[in-house]
Amino acid sequence: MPIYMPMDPHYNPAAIEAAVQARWQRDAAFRVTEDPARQKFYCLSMFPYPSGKLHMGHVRNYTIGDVITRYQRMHGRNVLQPMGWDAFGLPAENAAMANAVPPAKWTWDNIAYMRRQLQSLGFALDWEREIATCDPRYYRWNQWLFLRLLEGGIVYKKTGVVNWDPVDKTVLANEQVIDGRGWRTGAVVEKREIPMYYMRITAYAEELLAALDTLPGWPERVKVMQANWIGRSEGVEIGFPHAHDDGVLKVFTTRADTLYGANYVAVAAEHPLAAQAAAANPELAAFVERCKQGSVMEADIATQEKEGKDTGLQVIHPLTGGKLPVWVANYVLMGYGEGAVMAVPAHDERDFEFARKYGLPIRQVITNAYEERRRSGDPGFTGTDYAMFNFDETSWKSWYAEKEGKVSTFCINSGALDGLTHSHAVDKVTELLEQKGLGRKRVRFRLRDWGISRQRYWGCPIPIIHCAKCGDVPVPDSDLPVVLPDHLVPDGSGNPLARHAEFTACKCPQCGAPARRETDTMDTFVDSSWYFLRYPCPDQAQKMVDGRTDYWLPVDQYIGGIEHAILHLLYSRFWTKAMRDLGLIATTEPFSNLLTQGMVLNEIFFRRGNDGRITYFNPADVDVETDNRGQRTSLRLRADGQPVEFDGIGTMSKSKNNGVDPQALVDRYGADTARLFMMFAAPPEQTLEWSDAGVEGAFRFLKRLWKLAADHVARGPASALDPAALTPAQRDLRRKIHQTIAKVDDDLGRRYTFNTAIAAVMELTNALTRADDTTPAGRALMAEGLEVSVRLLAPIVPHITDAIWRELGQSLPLIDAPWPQADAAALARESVEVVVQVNGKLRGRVVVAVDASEAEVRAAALDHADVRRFTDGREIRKLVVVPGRLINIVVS
RNA sequence: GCCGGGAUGGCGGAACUGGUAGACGCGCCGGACUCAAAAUCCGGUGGUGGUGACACCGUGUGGGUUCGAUUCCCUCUCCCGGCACCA
Repeated sequence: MPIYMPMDPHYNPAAIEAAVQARWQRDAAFRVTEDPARQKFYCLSMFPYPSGKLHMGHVRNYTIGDVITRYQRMHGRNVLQPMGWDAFGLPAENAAMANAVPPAKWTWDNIAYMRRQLQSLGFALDWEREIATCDPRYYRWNQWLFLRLLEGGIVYKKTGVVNWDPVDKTVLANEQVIDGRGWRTGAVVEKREIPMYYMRITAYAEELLAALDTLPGWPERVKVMQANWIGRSEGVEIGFPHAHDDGVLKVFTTRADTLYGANYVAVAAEHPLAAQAAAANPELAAFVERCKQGSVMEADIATQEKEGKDTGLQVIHPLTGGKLPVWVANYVLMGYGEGAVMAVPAHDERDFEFARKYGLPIRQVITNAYEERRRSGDPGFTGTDYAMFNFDETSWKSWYAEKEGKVSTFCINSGALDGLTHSHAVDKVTELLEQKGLGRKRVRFRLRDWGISRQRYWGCPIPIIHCAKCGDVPVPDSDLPVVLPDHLVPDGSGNPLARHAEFTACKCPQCGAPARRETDTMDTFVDSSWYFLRYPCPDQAQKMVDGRTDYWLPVDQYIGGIEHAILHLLYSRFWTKAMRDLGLIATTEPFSNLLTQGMVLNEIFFRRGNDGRITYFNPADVDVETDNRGQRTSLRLRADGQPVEFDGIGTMSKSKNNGVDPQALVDRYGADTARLFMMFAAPPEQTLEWSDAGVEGAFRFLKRLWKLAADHVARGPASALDPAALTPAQRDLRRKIHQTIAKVDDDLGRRYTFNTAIAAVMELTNALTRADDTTPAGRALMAEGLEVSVRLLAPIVPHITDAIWRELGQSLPLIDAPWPQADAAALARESVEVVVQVNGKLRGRVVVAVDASEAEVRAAALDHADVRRFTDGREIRKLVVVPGRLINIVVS
């Protein structure tokens, strides 16, 4: 039965959306169960952090997922689309400090609000599978798996470097370090080493890299980023014996062929040799201390001025026997490799810069054919070659670091290596080193093990008990979960858990003596590394996962922001493989197809307070004045009229306070307009600068669609369509209908270009409106056109299309209506337009029969009056014919 | 700094495999309806020149390949994402 009777001529989104959503609710339309008889489709969007309100990035992400979900469902698949909450994390602690509210209450309140927002947008989510990572029923399995991985040696303990705020005496996240200082105290941050738990992701490095080739459904750019991140490199580990004792300094290099050019070695400030030398050298000790200041972020370290200091210690070159100085350098990282590098200034750009700065010798050991020809006085040598390929100690040229690329390079000044090219020289030098026991080939990865300990309250407790006698003792499975007390309020000075005796006080599970519970919690990436395995079985109280996980996995389509291209996706792939190796799941790669959504950006405004602290203001609260040339003249906060500063544009986020709440849009125009506008604005993978210009246009289109349907319905039922009895104009219109089906099916199902799908349906409805044909055949065409348009748009704007669908007299719910099929007969055409170019410039068009011969098409093109103006009197040198599309006449 | 991506009218974007640059929409201009406004409908809209037919120019910069380049190659500029404790 229609909801509205008769059909209201005015589009009323509030009433339509409420009614349609109520019916979905009543029918439990989004509930899914395992059904071996149908093809399953697991459509997953990355779950949100419950920051308070949805922002436009969420609307974009979840609309994309919902469009794909509904499209697949209309194609007959059994589709699972779940939702949950990435509910642990730093913002809850910040909010707690600001408002004196426990993170738990803040988080659960946010979840309740955002759940309502998601429901109001009409997403086809199975809410019975909702999970929140801060729920002990979820995170107990983090703890359980942590213990299994600990048993298997995948989890282990070692020290790691963190940002330390010496005033608040607390560990800071990278985000909380601004220009090397603590965000709250302004104190210069120090690096500090503390014990932490690590996951041995490097044990899976080879597989994580190789398996990228098994993922054709992933964007190339993501696979390239992951491959570079894992960073497999084949090289040689070389030992440099200490000159002062019988120790050996190990370095790893991919350029062992340049070993004869090594004239110093550089070690990290944290390296034992640095500490040893600093003990007797106060100046060096001061430098080492200075290196330990500042943040641990790679971007900071990589951009800082390269500095170093001679330790006075020396090592012995393994082949020449010469002595090389040992320097401490701030660009060498202790956490990477051995914390030491051999420096070859002539053939490494960073070493070159360092050597120039400190006056260290630069010894060329690689040359190329051009340079050698010059040296040998070859008369064929030219000045240009000289300029490009002559080695010059005063400035860097890219060929110095060439291996086997554009310029053919080989060794010189290198004893037995002379004349050898890169790979041969590496083989030879390895052989020589092996004879002395000072070298061997090794494969090394840039990827580092995953430190999961966080000195924070609002996270999943690490299930370990520290006993004075027994050491670090795992919490027995029977005592899981270790429940996080949910009433504490952090104050910025360390982890409140550590001061909460009720939590820390416990008995050693092994000896029963009083012991202390571990107070570090897990990295929130742990929570998000397996949530997609839990949606299939959220109610499973006995096990982490069950057979339902194997039914639904792998995820057929995963959708999320490009900012997760590396970390989250790599950790999830690792976690999946670790669970596979424990026999818990059958899946080896969790996500078959990946759609990386472009970020939704907005302007960022801030003010720096007297204490140096930065406050961000929402763009909606900032008044912008511009002059008549569009240049900005003033930026002021509306609340106090005082100026604010502009910090560029960036991702909508809680921390930058530049999110746009979709609620105003939904309240004013309805969910369908919000969804349509978001999908129409740009293709999903593209970055999108926020602007609401165009919302009105999306709303107008829905109003026109509604009116088109209402006018049609008001005229009563249309008669059946007889395709054989159509006029040429009606045949053209019918072709347009079926072309649109083919186009939209491709755009929604293969290309994921929702903007062009919408444009195609707009073109169709424009054509239907313009036809204005109330003959019986015309009305039958209108009926077909409307039924097609409504089904093609159903995944994008599910409410209005559902309502129109019913008004058109359909009884099967639109959500389960079959997707329309393009009729080949309707697509057939008799003539085709061919473009005629002269010398590549468009000069005319000719219409020819579809089956016209090439000779006929040529003749028509050459005879075209506008074409002849450019060809008459000239010699036709070439004729390029692209059948059915174009002819290019090349004249002299 | 390193890795990945992007740049097309006043604006968002289209052109899918090298073949009609600017689909669709916004905005703007003109018109209809109206006492008026809103809403709606119709027409126009890359730039320059021309009454016009039309011509020339035009896809961030500079070069290259090609009958033909937004698309492929090289160079540079700017912007965005990531860089291991924001998520």
